[in-house]
Amino acid sequence: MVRPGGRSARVQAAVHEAVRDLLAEVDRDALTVPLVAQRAGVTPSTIYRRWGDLQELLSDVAVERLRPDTAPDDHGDLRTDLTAWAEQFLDEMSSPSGRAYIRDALLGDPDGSNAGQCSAYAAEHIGVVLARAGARGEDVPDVETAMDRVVAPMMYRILFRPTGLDAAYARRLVAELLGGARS
Amino acid sequence: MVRPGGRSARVQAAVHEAVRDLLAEVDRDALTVPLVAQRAGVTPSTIYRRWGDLQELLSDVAVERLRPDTAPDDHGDLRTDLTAWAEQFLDEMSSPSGRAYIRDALLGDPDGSNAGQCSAYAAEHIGVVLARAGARGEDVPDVETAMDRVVAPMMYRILFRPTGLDAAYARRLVAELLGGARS
DNA sequence: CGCTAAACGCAAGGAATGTGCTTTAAGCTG
DNA sequence: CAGCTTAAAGCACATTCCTTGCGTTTAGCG
Repeated sequence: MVRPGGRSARVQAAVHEAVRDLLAEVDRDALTVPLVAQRAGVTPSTIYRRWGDLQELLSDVAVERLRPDTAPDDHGDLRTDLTAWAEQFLDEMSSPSGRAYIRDALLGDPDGSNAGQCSAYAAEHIGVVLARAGARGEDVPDVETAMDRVVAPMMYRILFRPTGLDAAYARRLVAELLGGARS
Repeated sequence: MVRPGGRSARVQAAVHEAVRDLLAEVDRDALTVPLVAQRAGVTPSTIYRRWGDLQELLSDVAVERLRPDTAPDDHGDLRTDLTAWAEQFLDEMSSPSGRAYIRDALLGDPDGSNAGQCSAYAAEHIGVVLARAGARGEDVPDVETAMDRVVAPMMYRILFRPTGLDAAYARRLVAELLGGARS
């Protein structure tokens, strides 16, 4: 049985907060389960039982951290909306902490559900932007194409070639998507 | 000073071989440094000193494993060459062991050099294919575009959405690149 | 209000990690 | 080819972490 409230919830919140705090304070490989447990006021065995592993815990925290909190801005037209979103996305994700969170999310993720969640966040935002544009009568590509042409290249470079990434690259990807696809 | 030969080289080879063998035999999280050391006939401290970490060792082995051993086949025209390469790439990388190696390569890689090496392998192969096509007089896109349009989407889906990947997807990406870019 | 079982705390055993010190041998020099 | 220098491996030990069994707390429910 899952227990979503009460002590279990308090423990989960305390542990997540401890991880977030410690990630900002100590070095990455200095982060250990006992350290997190002490900060959270919890026994190490509790963390091992609930998460099984430091990597799975980090993956859990990372996904929560990567969840977007606000809907993408509405600037009135698709190109501007998508460009702004892509620039912000690249900026956040290519930062050192962003890259660390992405790696954590990918890492302790045996079945790939956490990574899939990250992708779903991006797809959701893009879906909102495209739907708004469609409602305005604009000619829009589908979400899958946008993921392949904009999100995937940015993410690939963040992970595999983390140099020379800037807002201009994001703008170019959006321009190639919108220019080449339809309009 | 680096010592490329002699005992150091033997130890490195033995350790790499031990890792490869054990990855095929035991469960992933059952793989420990002492286990590798015993199989390789080496002291655990040697591994800790040389690699520092099990993840860095795995990353090291993974990059070596992901290095392509043969040049891409020459079928006589760009579309066929690139399609064949993409199909093979996706097939290898999306397999469970391929995904595991990719994750290992990304994992124990503080400065991103190992991940960059993996990307360089793909870029090199694509470069060869494109150069051959160019020498034949075909109209070819540049390597960066091919990476963005073909490699990045495949890799993104392998990592973040590992379902429903097949050769048809690889063919479609190549077709969209060649159809949309020039001819 | 009492029951049940999931989740946490505690403690101990075993395994892994990391480090000084010694020993081996690779590569250079005369 | 002999001797020297020093990087790298072996060894032993201390520390820390991981794991599990058992008792206790408490969330969720009748």
